[in-house]
Amino acid sequence: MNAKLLRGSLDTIIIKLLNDHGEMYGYEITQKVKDITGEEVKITEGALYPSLHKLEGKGILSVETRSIGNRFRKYYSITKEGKSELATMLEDMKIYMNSMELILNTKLT
Amino acid sequence: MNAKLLRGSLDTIIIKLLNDHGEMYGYEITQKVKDITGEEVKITEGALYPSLHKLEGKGILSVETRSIGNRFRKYYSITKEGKSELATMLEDMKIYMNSMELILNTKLT
DNA sequence: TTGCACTACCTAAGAATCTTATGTATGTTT
DNA sequence: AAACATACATAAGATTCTTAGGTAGTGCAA
Repeated sequence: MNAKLLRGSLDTIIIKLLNDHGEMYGYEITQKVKDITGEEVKITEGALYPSLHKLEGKGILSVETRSIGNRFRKYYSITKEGKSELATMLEDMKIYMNSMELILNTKLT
Repeated sequence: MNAKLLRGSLDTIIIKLLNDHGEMYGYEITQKVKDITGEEVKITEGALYPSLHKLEGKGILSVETRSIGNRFRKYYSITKEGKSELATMLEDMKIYMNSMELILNTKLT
């Protein structure tokens, strides 16, 4: 996926997935995004984990660490505050998409 | 406009406008984008001018300075190389948009 | 049984691309 | 005359990626 374009929308992707699918752990998010987009979007871990930590720090996500046999996973969920953030983010994304359509589909004026 | 989301698509916007409208100068580009998007997208000059210089440096744009009365303007045009770059950029944008639609419109799985 | 791929977490250095602030200068309107 | 618009530009700082590395458990094939 074009890294330049992804820039800025990772938070929206994370929050939307957690909103729709309930709690998820980081690695699961990377796989889900790959699945949904048919390999077009691949979230790198170097981008994902710092984002998750940031969103948790802001109170947009909450986290719960669970033991799975001998290893552990950190399950993230969207908070109430996160839900209202998501609404704003989706609105912004809609405006952005519409604007890009306008610019990229307009012919000579 | 949401600055985060714009991040990465400014070059595409510039090149697409120059492709469609022929030569334009920087300030004109900012106004055109405002017009097309109904004020939703406002390109800041701090972002625009460095981008124009970068694209010119890469040979994607060519520039011609003209005197307009007592002042000057720098008119930018897309080069042949720029045209092929644009094709790639539009393709990438299409993939990005499709992917975002998939992620943001998918419900519970 | 060893080594490779996958799962699962993490961080740090560096690159890229914005915002905000500032500067210069001319043109136009009130 | 002052304010706003046109028109160029740069610099410091913030943000958000990539790339590259690290740790460690799991499962399978040579």
